[in-house]
Amino acid sequence: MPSAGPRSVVIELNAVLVALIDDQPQVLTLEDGALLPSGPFEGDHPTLQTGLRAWVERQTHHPLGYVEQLYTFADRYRTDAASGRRIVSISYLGLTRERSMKGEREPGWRSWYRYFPWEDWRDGRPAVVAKLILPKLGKWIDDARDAAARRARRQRVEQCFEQGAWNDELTLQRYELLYEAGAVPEAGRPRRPIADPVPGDAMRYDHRRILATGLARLRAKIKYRPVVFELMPPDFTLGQLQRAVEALAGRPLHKQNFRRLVDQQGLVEETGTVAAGTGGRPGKLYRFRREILLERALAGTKLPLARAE
Amino acid sequence: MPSAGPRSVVIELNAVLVALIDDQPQVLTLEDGALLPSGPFEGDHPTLQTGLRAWVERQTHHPLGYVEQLYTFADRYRTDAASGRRIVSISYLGLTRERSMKGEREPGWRSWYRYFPWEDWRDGRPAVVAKLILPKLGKWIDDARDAAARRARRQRVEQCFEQGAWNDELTLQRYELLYEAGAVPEAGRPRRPIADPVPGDAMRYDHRRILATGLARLRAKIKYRPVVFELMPPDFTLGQLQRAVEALAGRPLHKQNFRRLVDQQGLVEETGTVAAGTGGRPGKLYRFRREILLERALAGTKLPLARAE
DNA sequence: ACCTCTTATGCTCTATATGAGCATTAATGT
DNA sequence: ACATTAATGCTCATATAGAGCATAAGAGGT
Repeated sequence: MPSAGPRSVVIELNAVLVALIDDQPQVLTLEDGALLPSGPFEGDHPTLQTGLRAWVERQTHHPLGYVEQLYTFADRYRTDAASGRRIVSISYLGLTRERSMKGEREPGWRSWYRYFPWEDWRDGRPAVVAKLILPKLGKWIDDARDAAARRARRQRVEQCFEQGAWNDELTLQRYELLYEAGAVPEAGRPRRPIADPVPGDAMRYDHRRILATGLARLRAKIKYRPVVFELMPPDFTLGQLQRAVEALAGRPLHKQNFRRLVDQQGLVEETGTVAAGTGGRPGKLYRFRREILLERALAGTKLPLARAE
Repeated sequence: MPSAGPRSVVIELNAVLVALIDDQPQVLTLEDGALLPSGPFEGDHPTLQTGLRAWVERQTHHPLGYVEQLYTFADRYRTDAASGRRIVSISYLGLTRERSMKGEREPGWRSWYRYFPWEDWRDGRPAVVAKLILPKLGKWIDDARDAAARRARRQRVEQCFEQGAWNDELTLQRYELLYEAGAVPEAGRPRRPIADPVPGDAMRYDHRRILATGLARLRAKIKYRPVVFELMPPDFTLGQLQRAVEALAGRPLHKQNFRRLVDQQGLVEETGTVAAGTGGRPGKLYRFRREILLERALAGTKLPLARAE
């Protein structure tokens, strides 16, 4: 296909490992939060998935509930500093059950909202949006070269951040928008340094972008596949479950409707016991009905189908 | 992350290029249909996408409307015959506009239903399902080692092929099921040869699997993003559009509802002219409203949201 | 000119899903 | 007991999806 001869390339793996700890979506990091766990491609496993799974379980001593390939990044600016060889990075999303040793924080786990403060709308629109992000993007809009570009930029900003129709799945688009507007730094990319970045922790290389990819993927996924349960303890109340979904989606849900949904889908079954005192009426405990993973395949359709004959 | 040292790896690119020709979804192949277009990783383009795009446009002399990364395959059995080096293959899905030089068939374009005859339900359930596939899978179910395994297999077969609830997006799952059941051959994988495979052309290496991945992705995609238009000529009738979607989804659609959907979404606008005589009342011509690509971002949500405040 | 065929279009109806809100009930812990 | 905090049970309005009936408008043959 392309004509150039093969050239030396380094393959690395990156993992976005997610767990829920105290109603916060946490992601495993290294180097004081600056890196995602990553390492060279391992040739000894039959598949990348099993290699990744083995590695993670060795590190965290917890089984990986769910693994999914995210994306393969191979842009030119991704080159190894030492050898100058191009880096191709294959990234994965992994879900693991929380452990919550109550206080004994696992080192390395960070709330992903530290990296993306503007993504947490659980208590309404975060202040940072109106106070810092929108002004900055407003300026970026004005800086467009002509009226048409200005219009396009405005439309993009509105889509990404508008109050009325906040779309939680646009995490990556928002990050990319902020990046283009020069509002977040990203090492290793051909950009001048940023004077006053929008709040939120940065990461080295493009790891923050990979994280945004994982976040977006997970937010989309929970809406049509029961993956939340991979993050839950075996038994849980519907309240806990709701808070888990809210933590991931970054927005509040309607309690009654949430229950109705879970119920109708037959996702859970009662264990027969109730939760310990969490202050208030204790909820019934439920467990995930693993059978439904078999029963119902993927969902899906938005097409006006004709009769099945 | 993994411990083994870096090892020599070959990276290759694979492309699933789709076009619609005469109401058939066609895919570009090489070697008499046995291979997907592929080649070594090219280091000279800033991103993989641009590299791929340039290559395709050079080959087909047609612009690539839409490109999306599919998946990165890196299983152990994928090794280069000559060097023994492991092959990592990054695959892409690309959509290009049909050209339909009326008769002068472009070489290399094949209907994807040649590879997956059981996926075309436009005229009801294909005979091959009841006649060959289900019996074969029935035998596979019976061959399970114990009752539990038998039950699991049965459930899987039902999900994949059941008449009532045919899910067109499960293309890849179906292919994998047939593969596991020993009903389709796949070179390069650790499997004994198949005696009497189910009808459908095979491909070399795992290219047929990559194709199935592309098909599944595209079928899922058309339901929430207006990508069909990348396959259509500039002007088209709603009838043509419907046939295009049907070709991709592999199932018949309800005509009136299809129109209602297209209309409500504001996807198209009339050109003011009508189609030439195709036998029957000529339909109005429409064109895709490119603006909506900007207007509406991705769709999406299945969560019981609380008020937006 | 007339008749038959093939599409294109307009509308209606029903079941279900989704977003919201009101009203109760049941433990906790002080 | 009583205020508090959750958990539950229901009802309503609107939007959407799956189906089907009826009509309109050219094409093509007789």
